[in-house]
Amino acid sequence: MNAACETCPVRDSAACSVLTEEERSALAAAGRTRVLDRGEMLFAAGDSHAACATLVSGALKVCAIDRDGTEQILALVHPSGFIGELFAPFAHHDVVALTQSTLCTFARADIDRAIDAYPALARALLRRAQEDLLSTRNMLELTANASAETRLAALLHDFAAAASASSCHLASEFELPLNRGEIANMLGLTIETVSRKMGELENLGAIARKGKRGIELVDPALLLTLSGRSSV
Amino acid sequence: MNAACETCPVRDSAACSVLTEEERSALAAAGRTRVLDRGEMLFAAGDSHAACATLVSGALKVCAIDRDGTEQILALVHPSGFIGELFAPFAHHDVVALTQSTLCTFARADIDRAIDAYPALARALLRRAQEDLLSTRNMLELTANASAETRLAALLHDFAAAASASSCHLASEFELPLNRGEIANMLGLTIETVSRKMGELENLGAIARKGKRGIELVDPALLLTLSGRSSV
DNA sequence: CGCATACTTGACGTCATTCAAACCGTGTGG
DNA sequence: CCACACGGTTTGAATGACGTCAAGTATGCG
Repeated sequence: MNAACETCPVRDSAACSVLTEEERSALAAAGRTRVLDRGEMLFAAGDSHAACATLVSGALKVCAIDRDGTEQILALVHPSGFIGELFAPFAHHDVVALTQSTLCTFARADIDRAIDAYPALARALLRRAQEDLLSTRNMLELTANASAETRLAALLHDFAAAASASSCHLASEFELPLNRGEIANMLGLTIETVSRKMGELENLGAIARKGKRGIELVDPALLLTLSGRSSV
Repeated sequence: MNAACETCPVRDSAACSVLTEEERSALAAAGRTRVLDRGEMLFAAGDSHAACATLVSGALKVCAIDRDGTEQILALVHPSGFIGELFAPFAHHDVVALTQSTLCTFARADIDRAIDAYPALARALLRRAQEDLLSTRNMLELTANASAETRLAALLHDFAAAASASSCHLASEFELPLNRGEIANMLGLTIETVSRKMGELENLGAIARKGKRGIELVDPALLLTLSGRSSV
């Protein structure tokens, strides 16, 4: 079914890129392509038949809903990212599309079989899981101590890095994948505070706002300083 | 060398428990037992030859040091937990013993080989990585929005769960594995705030303090309510 | 044009931090 | 045996950062 593999934009970077051509075809036969519009849900917390998926294009958010009904964004998923809890009996979090997204989805049983059949896949997924763990810990480090300004600077810095093709350089201009409410939500702040701090970062000369979503990096070094991170 | 496997307290719960007897022996031959005293470091952020390890007894903390020299605890490791970044060129965080701890350590190259040789091990490590990811996300959810009281209640609740043998029940009395400074550090609070909220939780009748480190759960249901979590 | 949605800006209140001092258990030396 | 110092902890008062509430400004869509 997925002759799509041949033209897949993430065929060289997704987890399945470690497979041989035949292995990949076999796996592709079990998967199916799915398109989600902004706001559509891949699966919800509590789903027991939650699928697994590789994100081909677009962006997803992973979020928790606490008792009082407020949502908390825990992570973003970018193209070539893998999503899915392989061992939990049910999903712990919601996964929702931030923009129109295309995914390559698999039933969990199929991924399970593939892990056993292709050791390289298990290794690739392990690597991804450890990278996810690392980025979640970075977020944790940020939200635990840092001021609102530092958190926002770090997030903008990350977005600039994600928006750039090369991993070692920042995009000098990019569109925010999130609206103010979602940014606030990710950083554990309020919309108003994000708005104010955005203004302050602009006054400091670190960034310039281009419309509602556009950001230009005026002084990347200053932004890095404000973000409280020493390295890239 | 590790005839110790036979009497290992975590032989049925650690990652290596999925191996056959022969496989386990082969792996054990590559590992060595190590004992750390409180405060001793397994490896530091930046180490390129960082070992991997299964924690046999005791407790570890994973922490980041930000530019201004303050430490931030990102995770705790309990017995049977696995520690080590298999794919990063160098360690991103410090790993330090909280109490005297015994570990079963391996050179990364050996674990690497074992992953390829024993698919079941790769699967077990993947499972652990996903569980670690989940617990880190829970911490993230907590520190992003919750009040000081909620954070502390949740942490105490987690400790009560960890201190109990059965996973579905809470220990009614336990010793905190951390001092006030470390608790504050984990929760992104100050020592003083932790101390105050600890007093308030006692006044509310949720807990009773037994000396500096001892905690008795007077009203577990109340503690759960205060922790803002609906389920276990 | 009118309404809806997203964002910005201001005034005020609250909660955690900061700074400071007291407290307590433990070990050490006179 | 007591005095003392020291680390960990508790408590108090004042400051400040972020949240809340409320109004005002775009931008887009029917």
